[in-house]
Amino acid sequence: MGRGDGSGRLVSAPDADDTGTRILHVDMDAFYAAVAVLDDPSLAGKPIIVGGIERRGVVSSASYEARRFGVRSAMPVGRALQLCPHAIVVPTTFERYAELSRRVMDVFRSVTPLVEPLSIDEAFLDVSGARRLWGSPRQIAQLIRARVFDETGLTCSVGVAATKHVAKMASTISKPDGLLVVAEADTLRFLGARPVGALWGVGPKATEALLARGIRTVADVWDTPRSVLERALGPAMGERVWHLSRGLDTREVQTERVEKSISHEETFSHDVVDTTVLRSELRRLADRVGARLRAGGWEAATVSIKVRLTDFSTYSRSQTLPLPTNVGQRIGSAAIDLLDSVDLTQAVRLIGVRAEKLRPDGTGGLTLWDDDAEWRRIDDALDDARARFGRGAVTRASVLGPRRDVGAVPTNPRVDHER
DNA sequence: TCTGGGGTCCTTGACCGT
DNA sequence: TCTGACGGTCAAGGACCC
Repeated sequence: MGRGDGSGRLVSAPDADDTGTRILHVDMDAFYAAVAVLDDPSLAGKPIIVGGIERRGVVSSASYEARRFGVRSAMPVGRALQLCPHAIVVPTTFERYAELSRRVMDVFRSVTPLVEPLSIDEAFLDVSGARRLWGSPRQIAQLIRARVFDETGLTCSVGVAATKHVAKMASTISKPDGLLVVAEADTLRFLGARPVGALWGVGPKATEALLARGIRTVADVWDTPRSVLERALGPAMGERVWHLSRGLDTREVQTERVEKSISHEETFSHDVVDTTVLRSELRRLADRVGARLRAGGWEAATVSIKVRLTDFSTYSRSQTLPLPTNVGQRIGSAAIDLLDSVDLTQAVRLIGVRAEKLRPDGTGGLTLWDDDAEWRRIDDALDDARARFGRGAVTRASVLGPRRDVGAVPTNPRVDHER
């Protein structure tokens, strides 16, 4: 979802040169807020904040009228209402967003099969194979904008460029309801004038590190040795920024994306001290994670928890399971084990459960696969070690080691005493 | 002002086997 | 047999994105 307020908007002429382009980035304009207006036209032209109306709610999306007052997503709703007191706050309606998202993605796929959804409201399209049927990339972008509006009543912005990165930057700058074409030959001129923070992956911290070295614009990056970028941002990020600043981006549009983790987390309306409540919440979240794993036909090899305390300090703990599972109870037990290793001297503000390193469960998700006998042996070994050394001294991982083949549960478990 | 939820990727350090 | 180098994996935390 675009973050800008529409100021500094840049759009192309209807006959702009699109030589050398083939990638489109399509981004719906203030999607959630636009859906609210679609469903209640009396909201049109008014400052709208979509977000949690409960205590600790934040802004998920805001109309451009609200953005002009400084309202941004992820901002606490209370703060947003201070900036824009006459804004109308509406709750999120995810099913409605999903329905409209499906219709928008269908429009994209009616033009090219090479569609890579990035989130609920944006996607990359490779239109290199669609020219004969629909025209040049610029013409295809115009067609898509018209079709999306006809089909849903919503506006979108489109960036057209030779690479994904430049197309995405172009759509952001063209918002709202715009189209910006960057011909391949104009790529460097387009990039050079942009602030470094406009580069993908350069957030507030990286921007600060670059500004401290006098690097303000993308053109400044060109004059900076790669070694300096790598020292400032780390090797991987430094190399990426060096490439992206020069328009070098070989990533293709990927139609298949496989999730690597599934998580659920919840911020309590009031901070929680009672560990019984925390354990019960972990079990509930683990059940939801397990249900999603089973629905997708996946198993998780690693379980992680996230704990955020009153002062916003955040801790994570994880363990690789002795056997992959998609059973909520297993995930919950592992999560509760992990909670024991967190120093809960403060109350807990947020708690979460994540399942990682997913793999197919071999059943197509139709039946539950879980080796009960093997898990019973593991649990027995764990109970035995805890009886001997105490609950706090023993975790599942310390008994079994980080990885263990099926059937290799030790008769004399190794025990690592917790820090 | 007081900071959601669901993700990905990267860095760093510890540990382990070769 | 001992030791160090090295690579792979795991765990924790941080940054970033939508």
